[in-house]
Formats: sequence, structure tokens, C-alpha cells
Amino acid sequence: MENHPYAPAKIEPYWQAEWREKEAFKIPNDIETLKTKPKFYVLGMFPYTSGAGLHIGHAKNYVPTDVIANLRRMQGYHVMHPMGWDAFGLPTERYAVRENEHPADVTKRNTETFQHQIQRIGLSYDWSRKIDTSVPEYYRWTQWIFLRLYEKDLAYLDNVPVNWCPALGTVLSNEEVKDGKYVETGDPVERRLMHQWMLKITAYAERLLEDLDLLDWPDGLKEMQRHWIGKSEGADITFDIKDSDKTFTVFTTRPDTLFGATYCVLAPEHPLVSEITHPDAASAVNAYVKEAVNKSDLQRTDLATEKTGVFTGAYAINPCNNAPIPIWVADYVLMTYGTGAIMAVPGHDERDHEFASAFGIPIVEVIKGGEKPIEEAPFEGDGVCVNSGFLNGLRVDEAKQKMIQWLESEGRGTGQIQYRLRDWLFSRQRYWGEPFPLAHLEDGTIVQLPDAELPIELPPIDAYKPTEDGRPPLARADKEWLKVRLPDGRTATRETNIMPQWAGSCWYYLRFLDAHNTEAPFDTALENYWMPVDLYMGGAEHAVLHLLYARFWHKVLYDCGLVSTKEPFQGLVNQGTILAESYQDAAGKYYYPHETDRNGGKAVAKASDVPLHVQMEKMSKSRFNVINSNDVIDKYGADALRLYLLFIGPVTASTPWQDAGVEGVYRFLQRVWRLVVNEENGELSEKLTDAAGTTEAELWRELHKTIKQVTEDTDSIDKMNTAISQMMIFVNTATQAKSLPKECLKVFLHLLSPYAPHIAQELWHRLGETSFIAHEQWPTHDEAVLTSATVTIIAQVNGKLRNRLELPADATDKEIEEAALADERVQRFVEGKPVRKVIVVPNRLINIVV
RNA sequence: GGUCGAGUGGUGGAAUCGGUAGACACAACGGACUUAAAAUCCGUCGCCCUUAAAAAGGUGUGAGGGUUCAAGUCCCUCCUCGACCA
Repeated sequence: MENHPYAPAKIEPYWQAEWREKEAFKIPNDIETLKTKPKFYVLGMFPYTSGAGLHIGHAKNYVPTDVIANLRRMQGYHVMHPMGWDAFGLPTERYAVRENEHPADVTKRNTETFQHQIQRIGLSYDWSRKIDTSVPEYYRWTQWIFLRLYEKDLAYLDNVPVNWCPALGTVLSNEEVKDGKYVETGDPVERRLMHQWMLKITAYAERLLEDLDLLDWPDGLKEMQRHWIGKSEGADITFDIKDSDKTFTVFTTRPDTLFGATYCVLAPEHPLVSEITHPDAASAVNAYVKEAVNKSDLQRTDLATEKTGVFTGAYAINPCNNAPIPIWVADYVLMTYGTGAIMAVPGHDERDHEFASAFGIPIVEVIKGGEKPIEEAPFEGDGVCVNSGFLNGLRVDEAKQKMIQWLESEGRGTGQIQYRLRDWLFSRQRYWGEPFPLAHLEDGTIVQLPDAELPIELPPIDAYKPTEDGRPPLARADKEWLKVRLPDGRTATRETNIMPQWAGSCWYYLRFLDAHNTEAPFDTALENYWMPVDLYMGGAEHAVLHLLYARFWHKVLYDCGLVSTKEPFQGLVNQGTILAESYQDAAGKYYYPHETDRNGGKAVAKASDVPLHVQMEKMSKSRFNVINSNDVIDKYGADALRLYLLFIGPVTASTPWQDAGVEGVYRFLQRVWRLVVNEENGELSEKLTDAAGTTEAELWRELHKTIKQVTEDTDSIDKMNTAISQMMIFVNTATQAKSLPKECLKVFLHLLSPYAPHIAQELWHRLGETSFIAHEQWPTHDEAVLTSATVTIIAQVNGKLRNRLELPADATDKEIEEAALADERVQRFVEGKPVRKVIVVPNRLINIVV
């Protein structure tokens, strides 16, 4: 009878309690103690604590970071490995409104759920450093940092066209809107002019771009950031207007094509439009402008949509040849990019070509090199200037330089750099976020509130929605809160916007270093010791926004002398997503897996027998295919969950979840258990010996091979799956060995410990050890044990494998050749044919060419 | 449309600098154990051909071509899928 089987449900809670009580993973906060060891800061992106709770996708983030933390700790580092909650935000507020609760209560419940679920996975966090972005002790410092940005003139109030979502009663950032809808809910979004707080991230565009070179990030990710910043070099060119003293300026990346500019376009919002429009064209232009303002940027600039526009009746003068060219208004030009006006070169720009073709505007070729006639297709490549006066004969790059020189010498323009990056819209008309530490005087001036007044706490209000006259929810607070007395005795009205959800996550990695500091956001000496984050891991959905915003804030803090590194995150890895089967009927309705059945291989709905479409999709609540970590832990334990998440594939790969796969790693853990424990009596296995024994040479060689591979593969982060398969090979070897030296097994448990900490600790304990194995030193392999006297040499004839030869490791090329030629299987293919060439790859193979 | 990435057994995935394709698992199948089942242990497992069985052989990493003694890996063309951007 098996009375003592592997029982994760028993050992996992036990050791988790031990770790908690003995503070096994507490990180010292004393700088002198810290300085005795090197540091490693490993951070998983903290979760947004939605009501949906934790799912397997979160674990795919937190398990690999935990393995790295465990490894580095055993390798002798002080390891910063914290966890906290990104708790402000719209989904929580919406839920609170629906359920008629306070968002703070909802948040408290959600964060508790998250913490319970995360703790069951057995991650080695220092929970004493837990942070919550929505509590005053934290957002006090978010407000404090905002004031530093404000003092540096990086925050300003502007009247900007914004994405207004009527259903939510708030403004959304460009990034939160796609195809005219809020990405989270699909509610329609319209454009409106409103007073909003902006952060001048564009002032940092060049540094955000340049400093990417300092980072150990995946190339693809850096590329995405570069693209988002969108630097383009070109020129500002000023055009005179015919029969007018007015001028306007365009930005172009192609000053070399100025001779080919046959018309200009103003954005519908351009202030000059109404001033220059010819009376005859006025009604058409007015109507067009009115219509254009309501369209989204995407609708306007999409290449696929038909170009529209109207002629203003006015002409601009092309500065390089004094030709009068018509000025049009068209919505494919945006007021927010460049100067809101363009010169159009239909010969060498796709959109301009399409527009000119539609409206019968001349198309002039000024760069030679296109395959088709210029009337049929624009040529955007490199070539030689023609029809371009003083530029003729030059290539594009030279022509750009020369034209900029000419423009500058004539006072007609300047070389200019443009960025696609826009300033960051930083205010929201919601409740559940950080209030701005600002107030408005009666004369309209804005004053910052003193640092000593922070935090500016959220006031209680009666309803979490805008006021009837459209002011933000905080305007519902009572007068006591709204009126603020300044140190100089004047009174002012508080700012009632709040900060967006991104604010709290822009600096949380710094707060972990000194989570309970009441004097400052963090201590400088601690910041100096710990920063930068050595490994930051999270989903690719944050590849642009969160990382760009956090880098921006960090650079501002750097300029303020508050942090010591230019960049916050030195190393970064995007883990892949977990996919799971989802079931959909013809109408698109999703079904939970338990609602489905298999009917002759086809999936059907249990209740109705409707045939279902089965597909692999990213896990999400709306697709009814979420796997809850608690369910997996209930059935197989946390160690099996951890191991399986790592075993299914590289950390960076997106891989499908398969229940059956968990069984496989669970069986592996049972085999590990049986190496140590006799399941019948609970005693140590009889196979274990105290002898250091050289009797099991094969076992020791496999052990050292395993040390080597697990160390290297874990270190590389992306190969944890092969680290586990090597551990499986070792366990298979050990299972078959006649006797098993305890020493050998103890070393193996070290290797297993970062991956499956509970079973490793339990078996370590059963082998008579009293320490935490997590605090033991990481083993190193002995190269001498790995080398064996003979090697297997692959014998090929004409590149085809013919036999494997066991030869002494020190055999010379000549000896290998002789052995191969003497081999009977090789002979069969060489026979009678002249040997043309012999290639020997040391210790690997020999290829005989005949 | 652009940029980047990826296509390997029934499945997830291995394969160093170009050097044994399919490690390690899952599933499946066969056997041992059992009254039986589960669990466990042992074995088979890309495709084709041959054979009583085997040995041996051929072929094979999305398709086609190329470079090389040698290609999953490098180059060219094409197809499909994914991510991001428009």
C-alpha cells in the first residue's frame, strides 16, 4: 500500500508558511549589509488588479522571474524580487459604479484575491515591500514626482482635440483608442476640443531614442519604440501666398523634391484656411472643414480610403521656381503633425499622387528611377534629380543637403527634425486615480500645492460620474475639499482632473527599493545600490506605452538628480502568451469547455448538440477559455504548475495549454519523490547510500552534465524548458541506478529548487538537512567528470551517415580516418571508388567523399 | 500596404559556429503486474520500400531553386501564419 505518496497539497502550504514565518526571502534594507554582496534586481510587471483575478498568463510572467531570482540568490547575490498592485484605473471604477460600492473597497478585495492566488504559487517575494498604487502612502509620491515635472515646465494645460468617450464620460489617450472605439470596451469615441493636462514627453524624444542603444532589450522591441518615436529629418519651408502678404510653413522629409511640388494642402483646422479662401470657394470649403473635424485621424489618413479635398481658390508661390501652385484643403493632412500644412509632390509620394490623379493636378517627375511612367505610379525610391534646376544630376541624399543649404541661404526655410511622438495627454475625467496637486486662483493662474500638503487625498463624492455641466467627478466633492488655502493666505480651487492609470506604474520599480519611506519616495543610497532593474519581464502589450512613459519619468528624475541611472530597465524580456482552446458556435457565441462534448471527433455543445468551432486563442475571460491557477494547484500542486509553464516551451514563445501536459511534469515530480522516499513506509529509499561512491560513474557524469546545462539554460532565461528536460534525463538515470549516493541527490535538489521549490525543500529536509535549500550555494560542475575516455564519431560517406564509431578521445585525424575506412559499413559504400576528399571535424564526425 | 518574426512527427517542442534531425515530454499502441481497474515498470512510435521476422536501403524540417564535402540552420523566389504599425 502506498501510504506516503508525493502529496503537494500537504507539503506546499507547510513550507510556504515556514518561509513566511522565518522571513526566508526578506531583503535587508540596511545599506551596509547590502554592500557585502553584489545585487540583482528582477521584476515582473505588476498586475492590474481587476476583478477577474489571476490567471495562468500572469503565472507565465511570475514563474520565470522567480526562477531567476532563486538562481541568483543561490549564486550569492542580494536579490530584489518584489510584488505589488497597479490598482487605480477605469475597470475597477466601472465595476464599483455598477455594484454601488466604493472603488477602494473593490480594490481591497481584488488585491487580496490576487495576493492569495500568487502566494499559492510559492514565489519568493519579499512581501513586506508590497505596494498598492491607490493608497495615499504611495500616491503621495506620485503627486510629488508630478510636481517635479511641473516645476521643470513639463506639464501644461492645453486646449486640444481629444478622444471623448460619451459612454464613459472621459477623455482617452490616443493609445487607448482604435478604430474610433475604446480598446477595452468597444464604446464609440468622438473628437472634441477640451482643456487637458499634457506632459511634454516630446522634449525627451531624442534621448528616448538615443538611449535605446544602452539597453539589453530584444531588437524587435527597440525597433517598436523607435518607430513610435518616429524621428524624421527634413526641412521647414515657407511659402508666400500670391496676392497676399501672408505666408505658411510646411514640413517635408523630401526637400529634394521641391521642384516637383505642384500644389499645397492645409489641414482643415489650419487657422489660415478661413483667411485665404477665395469668396467663390468659401461655402464649399466651410462645408468640407465642418465635416472633416468629426473624422478620426485614422479615417483621414488611411491609404485605403478615397482622398477628398476642396480648392481654396488661393495660390502659393513655389520658392525655388516662383511657380504659382494651388492651395487645397484636405483631411489627409493633420493639424497635429508637423505644421498642419504640406507641399504635395505627386510624382514622388503615394498619397499626393492619388490626390493629384483624382483632381487633375499636374504630376511632375523630379527624381529619375521609377519603372513606370510618373503619371501611372509615384516613385518613392532613390534616384537622380531631373527637372530641378540647380539640383539636376544629384542623388536624393545630396539633393536634400543642397536644397536645405539653398533654403537657409535664401531665408526660405531651415533643416528640421520631426517626431511622430506626441505630447502625452495626462488628465482624465474620472474618480479612481491620483488627484493633481494643483489649484486654480480666481484670475486663472495655476499654483502648485506645497510638498508638505501631500498627499492630496481623494475626497468622498456621491456619484462617480461627471457633473451635470460636464465637469469631472471630483467637482462633486464638498466645498471644504474644493477650496484650498495657500500658504500666503490666498484661497484657490483645486484641480478636479485626475491622472491616468499609467502614472502609478511610471515609478513603482523605485518604490520597492524603500517601500515604507515617509520622508522621500526612496532613499538615495538604496537607489544607488539597486538600480537599474537587471531583468524586467512582462507582456508585449506594454512594449511601447508603459515602457516609454516609465523611461520618460525616469529621465526627468535623472535630470533632477534623484536617480543615478539614465535608464530604468537594463534587461527586458517579453514572455509569450498562453493559448487555450476556445469553443464558438456559428453565431460566434463562446462556450465554456465543460459545456462542450466530443461527437465523433467533432466538438458540439452539450445542451443543444450545435456543432462548435474549436480554435487556439489567447486566454481571456471573454473567450471563456481562462485557466485558473488555483484549479491547477488543487489538482497537481504549485510545483507542477511552475514546471509545466516552463516546460511547454521557451519563455518568450506563445504556447498552447494542454491539461495532459501537466500530468507529464507531475509524473516527473513523483519520480523525484520516489528517489528519496519509500512510498510504502515513508522511510528513506533503500537505494540511498552514504558512500560517496565512484561505483556509479555514469550517474555522476550525468549529474555534472545536468549542473552545467541547468546553470547555462536557466541563465539564458529562454531555455528553461531544456533545463527541465535535462533534469528529467538525470532522474531517469537515477531511477535506473542500482544505488544512489545521498550526496549526488542533494546536489540535484539544488538544481531543482529554483524550479520546484517545495518538493526540493521537503526532500532536502527528509535527507536530514535543517536549512532552507533556497539559501544554499549553487553548485558548479567539474569538467573533468564530464570528459570520458572515448567519443562517438559519426562516419559519413558523401555526407550520409553510415556508422557511429567509438574512438579514443585523443585519436588523431589520421587514426580516425583509418578507423573509418576500416569500418565494414563504411567500406560497403566506399568500395572500389577513389577517395576524393576526407573531412574530419574533431570529436564529432568524419566525412569521406568518393 | 509597410516593418519584424515564425513554419520541424498525431501534439508541445529539441538540435552549439552549417556537422547524428526529432532530445525531453504528451497522446497512441504492445507487454509485465492485478480477480479487475487505476497507478507503476518495460517496450514500440516521421514516412516509404523490402521481409515470416529482421538486417539493410530510400526519403524527410511550408514549396521551388542555389551555395557547400555537409543545409532545419546560409542566399534567392514564392506560399502560409503571427505580432506591431498604417
